[in-house]
Formats: sequence, structure tokens, C-alpha cells
Amino acid sequence: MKKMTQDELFKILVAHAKEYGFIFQSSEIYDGLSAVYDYGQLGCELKNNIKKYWWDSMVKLHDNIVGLDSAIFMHPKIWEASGHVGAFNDPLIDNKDSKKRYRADVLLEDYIQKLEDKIEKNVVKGKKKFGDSFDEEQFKATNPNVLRSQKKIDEVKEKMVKALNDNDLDGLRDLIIECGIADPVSGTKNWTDVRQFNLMFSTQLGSVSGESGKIYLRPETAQGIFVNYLNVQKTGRMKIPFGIAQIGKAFRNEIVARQFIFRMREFEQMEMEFFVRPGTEIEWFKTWKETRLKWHKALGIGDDHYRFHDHDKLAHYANAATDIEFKFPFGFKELEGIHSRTDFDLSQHQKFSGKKLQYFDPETKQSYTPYCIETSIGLDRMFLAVLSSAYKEEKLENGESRVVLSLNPVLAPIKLAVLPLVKKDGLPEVAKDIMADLRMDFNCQYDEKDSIGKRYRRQDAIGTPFCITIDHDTLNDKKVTIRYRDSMLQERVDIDSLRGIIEKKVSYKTLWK
RNA sequence: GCGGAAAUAGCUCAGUUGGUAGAGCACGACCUUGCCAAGGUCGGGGUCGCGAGUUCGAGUCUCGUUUUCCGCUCCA
Repeated sequence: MKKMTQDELFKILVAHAKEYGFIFQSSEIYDGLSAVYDYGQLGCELKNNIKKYWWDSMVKLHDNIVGLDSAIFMHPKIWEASGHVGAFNDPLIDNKDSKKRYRADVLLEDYIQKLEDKIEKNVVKGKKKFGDSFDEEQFKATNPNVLRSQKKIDEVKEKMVKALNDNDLDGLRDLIIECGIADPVSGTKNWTDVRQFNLMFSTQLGSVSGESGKIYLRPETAQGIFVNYLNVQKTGRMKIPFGIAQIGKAFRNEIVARQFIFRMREFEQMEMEFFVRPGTEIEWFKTWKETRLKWHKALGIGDDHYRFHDHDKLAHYANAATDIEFKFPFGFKELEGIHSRTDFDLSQHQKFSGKKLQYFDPETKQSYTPYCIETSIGLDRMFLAVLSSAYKEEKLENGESRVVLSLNPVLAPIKLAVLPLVKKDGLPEVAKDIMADLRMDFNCQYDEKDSIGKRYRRQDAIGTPFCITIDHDTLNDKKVTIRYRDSMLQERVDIDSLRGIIEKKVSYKTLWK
């Protein structure tokens, strides 16, 4: 394999993905749209195969996991309950010299804190001076230094709260300038404008614009599961422990979205929420950690490509969390998150909706709000993981080289190519008969152009695991040559045996031994 | 969002101090060959990312803008 840096490999991979119709930049003829990508003719096949591999492993192979397809639009209160409205809105300001970015309200709060520290110092001084006769309240009410600081604090607080409530970004900046706040890194007061970064996209429901019709594009699919928890549990007669799986688009207006399809503004998630009895969640968390890693490893990409990254600092809703990280061309990065979310989400929705979301456990004869283990994988990241690990440039014995995508046959967009050795003497007709027979079961491609070697290379480049070649002997013996992508070996087999040979390799059943 | 670099055919790139836009591969038709790519003939395809400016004349110089890559930053 040709030596190249990770950086070069990644660039070549992006170019390859475009050249062969896996991924195009969105709106390319209009100069493109930043961090949005489209999946091309082969990309959407590969993506669908990944979805199927995940969906079947969850829904089809578990008695107690069912699917869901909830809408992207949801009631805006859901995002208040989940905490996204609060957590996804930040007024940010940059210092032009240090290039550091700060939350404008945090800068002001730090400033207020400094003034409060100043008052505290004065109070300590006063205590020393007056000893036992020191009256803190009176001191604060009379000392001119304290009064000055306190006045400033009140003033800044009032202005800040007003500016935040009014969404007055210029006002926030003016206040930072007025207070003479300097960047702790550069020490300068050279600030940019304050900008509002809202990570949730919003739009209008109904044709009348205004705050009342404002709704969000979901920033995660999980909430669609939580708000349907009771519907599914009741109508599906689900007994705890049980799970709900969903594949769907989510949207985040990232400040910086980059690295190809690794971080996009519109992306697709495959999430499963598994509801368990409180107290058993850590056990289930461990079970799902193992189950999910096994799912990844079954693809045969290589065990050294995966590692867990356990979170030390937990989000407010979790009592255990880990990432499955994958060795991407640009290093180990998060591919899937597994979180023990406690009863945070269901409890919040109970609170905000006023509807009970409890489960009566027939075993313990108790009602409770279930705890939840979440497995959440980025479909686009999975796509990138599969594609980047499959790309190889091989040097062959005859000195030539070839580009090959060693995709697992289960995921390959095209399963087989049907190639008549020459496009005459009745060979294309036989090839087309074989196509007609197999295309209902497998995604096939027919190609009669150029030399046979060239056609093999074309199929290698898109990861087709099998090439079927029809030659003159086929007309008599009803046998064809099957050529394997990775080994490049050829085998002569009966036409009738093709379905069985291919079926065995492209079914995900082969991955679960 | 800040700083740096880049953008020319589907892909990879060339294009001289500013003077009518090129190559290889790919693509299409026909001929030829026939089991590991690049035989022959002919052909299609680019307002040089976009918009201004300087100039008799801009792919080339200047400014703006969009997109991409790298670094910083962000990632509940």
C-alpha cells in the first residue's frame, strides 16, 4: 500500500467519494452550502445498507425493541423540557487579539464577581479595624468604597439582565466596553460584536409569522421517542425492560461544522432508548456497551479501530456515559454515544406536560418512572468510518496499482457486476438473462464497455465484492467465472449456484456467528 | 467566527512580465482486442467559483464575496 499521510489520505478519500457518486456537496452549482452534503447514487445505497444493518440488529433481532418514526417538527415545549432552549442559546463575543471566544454574560458575571470580591476585602479590612464592635450590615451601608462597588454591581446586573431579556446584543457589548472588561489572555479590550449563537434551527408553523408560531427543527431524535414512550408502551403491550429505536434527521446550527460529513448541520441519527427498572440501569448500561461494540466489530474493519472513552464529567441528565470512538483518518473521534440518562427525560416531560409517564411493574407491584439507557450513533459518521477504513491503494505483482474499497459485502452498494467478456456472439444476451434473474435479490450492475481488466478495476473502486464474467464456454457448459474483489481470485461455477454463493456473503446473518 | 492557504473540463493539474483557454485521464459513437485498466478514428464538455475595479485588453493585478482545507474556537 502506498505510503501517505493521514491528511493526504483524507483528501483523496473526499475526492474519491465525489468522483464515484458517493457524496456531493449540497447545492454545488450555486457555490455550495457550508457543511451540507448530498449522498449520490452509490452513497445512498451504502447509507441504506448501514441503516438496515443497524435497524435489523435492533428491531428485528430483539423481541423487546420496536421501531418508531416521529416527526421532525415537535411542540416547542418539548425543547424547554429537554433543556435545549436554555442550553443552546449563547451570546458570544471574541477578543480580536487573543482570538479567544467568550460568553458575553459570563464575562459580565466574572466582572461582577470581581467587584463582590472587592467588597469582601473591604469587609475583612473593616473587621480588623473595628474588632468586636464591627457591624457588617452597617459597614456595607456606610463605607464609601463598598457603596461605590455595590452601586456598580446593581447597575451592571440590571443592564445585563435587561439586555439578555431583550436580546439586545449591542447593549451587552456596550456594557462590556463600559465596564472596561479586558480579555484575561491578551489583556486588551479589542472586542468584536456580540453574536447570538442558537444551535437550534427555528421556523414558523402556519403561515402567520411571529413568536407564537415559532417551532424548532429537532436537534436530536431522542425526544420523539420520550414523548411517545407511553403510546408505544400501551399499544405495543411492552413490558420493561424494552426499547424504542428510531432513525432520522436532526439539525444543529454548529458554529463550526467541518471535516466533511463528520460534523454537518443536517445529519442523521440512529438512536435507541432502552427503558429499565430504576436501580438496574448501570447493569444495562454495561450490557449495551458490550452489545454495541460487538455490533461494530462484527463488520470486520479491525478491532484496533475502536475504543471506549468513558466520561468523567457527566451531563446533568446522566449517571454514566461513554463514547465508542473510531479511528478516523484524522484520529480517534466519537462515533457513538451510550448514556445512562436516568429518569431525567421522562420526568421532565411529566413536569412540563402534566401527563403521567409512569409504568406499573407487575413483578414488583410498583409504579415508577423508568430509567433509560440511550445508544446514539451518527449515521453519517458511521458512513465515514466504513468508507475511510475501506479505501485502499494496492500495489499489484505486475507493478500496476489499483484502488479498491474493501467494503464488507453486507454494506457494499453494488453486490455484483455482470460482465460479458465481449459484446458479441450472444454473450451480452446470456449476461442479461443472469442480470434479470439476480436483480430482484441483489443490487446488480451490467457493464460491457472496455476491456475486462478495466471493468474489474471500475468495480474495485466502488467496492463491488463479486464480478460475474460470461465467456464463450458459458454458452456450452452453463458456467461463469466469479471473480472476488479482495483476493482477485477467479472461480468457475454453475450459473445456477450464483444466487447461493452471493446470498451467503451479502447477508448480515453471516456477521452474527 | 478569527488567522493562513486554495478555487481553471467529471478527475488530476499546466497556463510565461496581463495579449483569443491547454494536457492526461474520464465521457459518447464507431472499429479493434479479449480474464486484471489506459489500441485507432471522430466527437461532446470550461463565460477560469461569483461580483466589482484598474487596463486598449484580466485565468493572471486590486478589492469584496462564496466555498473548501489547515490552525484556533465550539461540540448540552
